[in-house]
Amino acid sequence: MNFISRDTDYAWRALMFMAKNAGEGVVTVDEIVQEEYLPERFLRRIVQKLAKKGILVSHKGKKGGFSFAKSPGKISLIDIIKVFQGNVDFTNCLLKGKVCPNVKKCALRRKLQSISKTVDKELRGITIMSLLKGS
Amino acid sequence: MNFISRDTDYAWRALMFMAKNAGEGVVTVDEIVQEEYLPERFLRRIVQKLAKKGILVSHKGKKGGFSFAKSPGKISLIDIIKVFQGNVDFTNCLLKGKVCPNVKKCALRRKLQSISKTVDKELRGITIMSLLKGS
DNA sequence: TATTAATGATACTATAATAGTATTATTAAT
DNA sequence: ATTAATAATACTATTATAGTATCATTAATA
Repeated sequence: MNFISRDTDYAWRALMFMAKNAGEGVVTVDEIVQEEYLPERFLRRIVQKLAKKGILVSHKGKKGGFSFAKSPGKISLIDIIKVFQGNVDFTNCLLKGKVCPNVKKCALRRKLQSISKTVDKELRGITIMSLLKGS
Repeated sequence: MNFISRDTDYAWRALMFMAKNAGEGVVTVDEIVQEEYLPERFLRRIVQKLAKKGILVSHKGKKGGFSFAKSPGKISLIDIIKVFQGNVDFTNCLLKGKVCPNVKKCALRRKLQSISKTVDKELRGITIMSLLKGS
């Protein structure tokens, strides 16, 4: 079972590349693609989504590209996971897509809830900046 | 994003039902279906898999059904997740299905590895028995 | 102002995973 | 022999994932 999806993975690689190579400057998708061996059209859509979600800023036209909308120290893995995979919530009740009559007192749910909180906290602590320094 | 899949969820409900209502005895799929509102054919396949993996024992023929292969105190959520979703490993490298050249020194990987260990440990502690008592 | 080098938007396709159904065979108690 | 259970296998429908293709828009600059 995977935890982070391919989209999240690709996005993270792109962000790490940007932080490492351009800092506050503008980077084109082609530059990322060349270094990171990611599929161009696909990565394009990914960074577009990051821009829409306020993590990157897009600059159209010649000399355009993408730059950070907020500092790499403030972008954590949880932000990226939220963009591509939704909330980290391990407690979804899966009974035929409906909520089971037992939700309120479901012991499993409570356990999973506590685990998701722990994971959430851990993910929050992983920022682009911290990984850049730590590697 | 979900963490446990529908299969795992259904399996867990079935096991809880069995522990609650039959203990060491034999339970038929129909009995579980009636109480838990799960799709019959589907649940059938699920408990069959549990039997193959050594969590339940199947008894064919009249008066047949399924019983526990090991005590409900020794069946933990991690066992069931492993049956239906594979290992809890948050560290899969997703670069085009290949391993990226950076695996060894990948800082993200190390972080995710530590998170999976934590989760793994938590899941190990959740047993059928403990939830039965705790609810 | 025409050219060029970038992103933006949208629609499409292929593959795999998930969820569920249907059918027929086998087994063991009575 | 009958009956009430599981076993095995194959099928289908839906959704998610992964990736591709095309054309529009924008802004620098020669």
